[in-house]
Amino acid sequence: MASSDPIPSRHCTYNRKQKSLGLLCTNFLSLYDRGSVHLIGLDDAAIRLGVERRRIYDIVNVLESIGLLSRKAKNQYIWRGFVAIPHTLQELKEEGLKDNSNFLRGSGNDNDKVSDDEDDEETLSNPATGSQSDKLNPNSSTLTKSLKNGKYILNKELKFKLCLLMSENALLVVYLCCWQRNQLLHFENRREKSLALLTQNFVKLFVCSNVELISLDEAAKLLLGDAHNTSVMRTKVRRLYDIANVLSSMNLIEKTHTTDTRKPAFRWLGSEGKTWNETLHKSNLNESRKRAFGSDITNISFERNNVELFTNGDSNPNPKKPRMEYGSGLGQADENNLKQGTKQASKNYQFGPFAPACVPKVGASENNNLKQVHGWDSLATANSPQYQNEALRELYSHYMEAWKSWYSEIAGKRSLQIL
DNA sequence: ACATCCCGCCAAGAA
DNA sequence: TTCTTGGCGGGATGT
Repeated sequence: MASSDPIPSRHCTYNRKQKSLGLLCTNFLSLYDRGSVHLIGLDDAAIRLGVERRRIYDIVNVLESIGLLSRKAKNQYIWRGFVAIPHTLQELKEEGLKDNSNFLRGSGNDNDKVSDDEDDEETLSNPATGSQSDKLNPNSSTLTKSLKNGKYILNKELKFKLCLLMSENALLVVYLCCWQRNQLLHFENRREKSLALLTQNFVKLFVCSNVELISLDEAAKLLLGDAHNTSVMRTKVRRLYDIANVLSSMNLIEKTHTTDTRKPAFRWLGSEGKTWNETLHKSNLNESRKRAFGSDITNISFERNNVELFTNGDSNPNPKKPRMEYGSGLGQADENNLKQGTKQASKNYQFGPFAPACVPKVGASENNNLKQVHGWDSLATANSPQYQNEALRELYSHYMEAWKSWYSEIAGKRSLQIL
């Protein structure tokens, strides 16, 4: 409620749903999903949809990352259409599985090189846990230093990052994160944090496993692996919402809740082998019919702070009309219909993480520095996270196996000091 | 009070 | 340098 708002809202109150990214995306799709459209100008889209260009970027980035669009030139995109999506999903799946397989095998490409020290420095210096973690775990730098000797891993194209965190029950939580080398090289790159990449990683969570339902929490942890840095997490979760809104407007996912805890969750609807694209196509058409279809598709009605009617543009009058209700009538998906064949777990550069293994508090163990693999093993087993989702449990165990084998090799070759 | 996510600032990158 | 792109997070709105 902007009390200083000079223009009273009157009956035309600001409605957030009318401005949502999901609705905007729906409108965008309706506008361009016609046989005749192949080239999309961002300015044109912004004008026709009645939004600022910044919002178009959000949508276009997500749509491009799943293959619906491809960038042609500055300001121009090519409409690939829904038919292109299955192909992209397949590619993402293969990519994800390949990465995962590399990770589990610990083998990289032949052209691997030892990464340069500078890169190592950057990669390993900050466990991305922030000062809070450092405070909680003053010994984290010890481990970081030890890992700096990890050429063994770097030779194999994979890098690992260990983040030591303290969990609320005073157990030491070890997050093992891995990234693909190429991604690590651009760790600070913008692309690394892009909405597009996050989208692809999010999609990979589903297509590379048989996960059908994943909670927002779980997705955030898997994709961002930084649950203890609330500030970073908050920002990233915002992005997850952005992505989810776009994907759900395409019926690729559905926003729902976990059955038991009622936590917000996403259900994957884009099952391969299903004619989801046709369904979605149909659904889009229906949606489109519900509202005025055509050039008056826009979701600008009222400003958020300055509530005012969007009267008309320069040469493109867009009289506002009441919009369809957003997000209404989400159907209940039949979970049984959504089964992916593979059991492979997903792994990717950006989300490295895996579920935490827990270790007893080290407060009193000043001299008890060398841990044995079996110790970690049993502790990890004893403290493994309680995922509701079977697929996630499976994914977790995959990574734990990889972690254990990696650790045992490392520990065998040199005495890796952990705390 | 917490969840959701719009909005626009402003920095990075491209032309 | 100007323009395009898009990361980011404040804070408004929804539940």
